[in-house]
Amino acid sequence: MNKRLVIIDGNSLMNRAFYALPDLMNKEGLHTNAIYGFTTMLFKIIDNYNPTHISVAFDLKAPTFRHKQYEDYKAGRKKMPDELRMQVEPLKELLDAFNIHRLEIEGFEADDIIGTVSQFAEKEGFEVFIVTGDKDAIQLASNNTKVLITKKGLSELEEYDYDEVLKKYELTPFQLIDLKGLMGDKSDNIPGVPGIGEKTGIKLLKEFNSIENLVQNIDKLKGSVKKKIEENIDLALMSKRLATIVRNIPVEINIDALKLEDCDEERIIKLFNKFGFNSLIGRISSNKNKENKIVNGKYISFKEIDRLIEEIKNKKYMILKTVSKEGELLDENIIYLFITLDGENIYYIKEKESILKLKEVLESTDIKKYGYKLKEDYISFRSYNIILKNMNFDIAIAEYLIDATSSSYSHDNIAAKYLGKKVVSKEELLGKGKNAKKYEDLDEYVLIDYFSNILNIIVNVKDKMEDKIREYNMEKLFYDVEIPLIEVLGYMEFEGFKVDIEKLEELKEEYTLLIANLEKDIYSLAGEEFNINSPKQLGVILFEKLNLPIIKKTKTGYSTNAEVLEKLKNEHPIIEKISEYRQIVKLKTTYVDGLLNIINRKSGRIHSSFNQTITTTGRISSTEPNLQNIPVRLEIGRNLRKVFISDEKHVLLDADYSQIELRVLAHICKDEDLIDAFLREEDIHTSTAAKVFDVDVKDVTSEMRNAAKAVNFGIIYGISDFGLSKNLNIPVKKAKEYIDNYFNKYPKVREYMDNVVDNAKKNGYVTTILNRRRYIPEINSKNFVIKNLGKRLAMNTPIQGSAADIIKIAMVNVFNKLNEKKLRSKLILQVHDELIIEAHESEVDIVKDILKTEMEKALQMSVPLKVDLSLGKSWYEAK
DNA sequence: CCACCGTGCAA
DNA sequence: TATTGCACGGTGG
Repeated sequence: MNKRLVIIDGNSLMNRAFYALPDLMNKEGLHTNAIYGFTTMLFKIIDNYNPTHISVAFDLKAPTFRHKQYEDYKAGRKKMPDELRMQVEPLKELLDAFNIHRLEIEGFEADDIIGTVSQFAEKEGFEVFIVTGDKDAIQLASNNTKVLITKKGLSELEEYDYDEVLKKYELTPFQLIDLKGLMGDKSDNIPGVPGIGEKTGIKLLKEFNSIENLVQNIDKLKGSVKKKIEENIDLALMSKRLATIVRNIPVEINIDALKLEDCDEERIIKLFNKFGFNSLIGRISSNKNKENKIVNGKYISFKEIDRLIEEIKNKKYMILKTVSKEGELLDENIIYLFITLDGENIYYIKEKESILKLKEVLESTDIKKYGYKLKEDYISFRSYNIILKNMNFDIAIAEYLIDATSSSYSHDNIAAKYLGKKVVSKEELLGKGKNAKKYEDLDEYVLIDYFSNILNIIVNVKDKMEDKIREYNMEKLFYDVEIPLIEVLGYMEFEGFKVDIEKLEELKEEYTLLIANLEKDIYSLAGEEFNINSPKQLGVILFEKLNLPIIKKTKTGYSTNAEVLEKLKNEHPIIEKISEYRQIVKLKTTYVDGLLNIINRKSGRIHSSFNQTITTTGRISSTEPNLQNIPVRLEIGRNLRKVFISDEKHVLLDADYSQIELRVLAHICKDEDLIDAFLREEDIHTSTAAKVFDVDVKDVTSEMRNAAKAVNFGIIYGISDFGLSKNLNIPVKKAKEYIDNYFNKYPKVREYMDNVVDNAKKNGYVTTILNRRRYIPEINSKNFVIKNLGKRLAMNTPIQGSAADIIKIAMVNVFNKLNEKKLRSKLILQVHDELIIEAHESEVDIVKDILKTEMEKALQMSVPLKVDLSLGKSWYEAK
C-alpha cells in the first residue's frame, strides 16, 4: 500500500479556525472555536486523504534562528489573543488522545520542521500532504508533496503540487522563495527590496532564475530597477534566507512514530464532553472497539412469556423499546418489542399475540416503564388497543432537563456522555437522506445488537441522570410534569385534529386562480416574465430594472422582505401586487398544499408530531405539520382556521391564558404596581401606557397603547432600545426614553432584570419557576454582540420557560380530569398559551369548567392566572 | 441530492 | 441590534 504522510501546521490551522469560526465556549468558560475547527478539519483530512502516517507540527515559544539573524523578524506581529492561547494545551491533549504524534523542536518554527520531515519522507517514498493556512509553505510543493492551503476560512483546501505552482505563479516552488526575498513580507516583517513588488519580482526571476544569479548579472539590468537592486543586495539575500524554509534540521527522524494509530476512544469522548462537542462524538472511528455490541438479545417465544411476565410483576418495573415500521400511524406497525429488567438479559418478541399477552403489564399502573422516547412506544401500542401506563423514566427527556441547550438527545450521545462508550447511532445504522434504510430492511441480528444496546444504555444511565435531577431540584418538574406529559402528547398526536378536506380543496382552487392573476399583473408591470418566488430575480427587477431605491441588503443581495416592500409601496404599483402575491403563495404552499399533503386518509385528521425536547426554554414544538403557526392575525389567513373542525356531535373548546408571560414577570419580580394592575384586572397595555406616558388611564390613546404593547413585548424578550425603535419605527433615542420611563415606573422589573443577568454570569445558567434550567455561555463572551444576546436570553428564558411550565402542568391536570371522569372529550392541541379540546356536545359545560379551573389553578402565584374560553364548530369560530 | 438562505407564519 | 419555533421555494455546492 502507498505510504501517505499528512503533516499539519498546528499553529496555522488553529489560527485559521479561531478567526473563521464564531466564538464558542464550554460550560467552564474555555473558548473552543479553534479546537472545534481544528478537529473538524482533522476528521475531514483523515477522511479525504486517508493517510497512513500523520503528525502535527507546533511552534515553541523560544526564539528561532531567524530571530538571531534578524532581530526584527516577525516584529510588530500582534500577540496571540488569550482566547486562542487557552485553547492550545487542550488541543494538544486531544491530539494525544487521538494518538497523533506532535512535532515540536526548540529553535525552529513549525514550517522548518515540516520542511525537514516532508523532505525526509519524500526520500523514503512517501506521498506527502502538508496542511497549513500559510502560503509560504507552497515553496515545499513538489511532484510527491502536495501543499494544501485552507481557503474561505476552513471550508476548502487548495492543492498545490509542482505543476500547479508553475501554472499559477509561472515560477517553480523554489523561486517563490526568491520572490519573497525580493518582495518582502509584511506579516513576517521581512524587508525585501524596497520598490520591488510581485510584478517586477516575477519578471526578474523568469529572466534570471534566482536572486544569486540576478546579482551576478546585475549589469544586464537598467534604470531604477537596477538601482534598487544594487543598493539592496544584502537585504535581498538576507530576506531570502529568512524566507527559506529549512529542510535539514539536524534531528533524527523516526518516521514510524508518525504512524496513524488507533485512538484512545474513551479519552477522546471525555475531552469532547468537556469541550461540549457532542456532535463530533459520532465521527470518532477507531479500529478497536469496532465491535459496538454491549449485550446480546435473546428471542423469547410465546410459551416463555408467562415467565417474563411473572418476573416483571415481581420487579414492578420494566425497560422497553418498540421498533415500528414506518407507515400509517393508526396501523399495527410493531416489528419488535424489546424488554429487559437488568440491561444484560435482553428479551424480544415479534408476534402480535405475544404483544397482546403483555397488555396486562403494559397497562398496569403498578409497573413502572423506563425507556427512551417513550412517546413513540405509547403511540405504537395505541394501534393494538394497548394504553401504555405508568411511564416513569425517559432518558431523552431526563437529558433534556439536564441540558436543554444540547442539540441532540440521541442514545449514542447519551452513552458517550454518561458511559464513555461509542455505540452505533441511528444515522450510522440507517444512513441518511434519500437512500436511508428502514428498520425492516435490516438483518435481524443487526437490529438486535442495536436495540439491545439502547436498553442497556437506559439501565446504565438512569441512576446517574436521577442523581443530576435531584441535584438540580428538578424532581417535581421531571416526575410530576414532563413524564406525565409524555402520555398527553402521545395522545394528542394519536387522536389528531379533524380537517374539512373539501374546504381545503376549495381554498386551493381559489388561491390558484388569485395567484395566476397576480402573476399576470406582475409580469406586465415588470415588462417581462421572471420567477417572483426568487428573491434574487425579484431584486434584479425591482432595483436594477425599475431602479427602485435599495432599502436594505442581505448578505447575498437585495432584501425584498415585507418590511422593505412596505417602504416601497408608493414608489411603483408592482410592489402592492408582489406583497399580495407573497401573501397568497404563502397561504397556498405552506398551509393549503402543506396540510393536504399530510392529512391521514384513514382518520381524515391531521396528526401533528409534538416534540418535548426541542426548545431551549421548555416550550413544546410541533412538526409535520406545525399546528402552532396557523394564521390568525389577518382575516385572509385566518380563514384557514375554518378547515380545522370538530367531529360530529362535538365542538371545539378553545382556552387561552390572558397575558401569561407578563403575569409570570409580575410574579417573579414582585413589582407592586404590576401585580396591582393584574389584581384589578386592568388592560395591561393601557395601564403600561398610562405609566410610560404619564397620563391618566382614560387619556390613553390607541397609539399610546400600541407603543406600550411593544414595550411590554420588548420587556419579555430582553429589551434593547434599537429593537424597540425598529419595531415601532421611531428613533432609537425615543425608544430609549420609553424604556427608561418604564423602568422608572416599574423599578422592581429593572431590579429583576439586573439580578437575573448577574445570576446568569455567576452560575452560567438561569432557571424557571419549576427549576427548569438553561445554560447561557453566551453571557460571558468577550464579543459584545454575543454577550448582549446572552443578557437577553437570561431575561427572557425564565419568563417564557415559566409560562411553559405552567401550561404543561395544566395539560397534565386537564388530561387527568378528563380521564378520571371518563369523558369522551379529547385534548387535541396546545399552542404555547392555548389549549384546544374537542368536546362532546353532552360534556361542554363540564369540560369548560375543567379547562378553566385546571388552567387557572395550575400554579399558585402572586397574581391570578386568567383564562378566556370560547367555542365553535371550527377553530375559526372558537377563537 | 443536500445544506443553506430568505422569507413569513405563530406565541 | 427583541424571544421561541417550523416550513416553504430557490440557490449553489
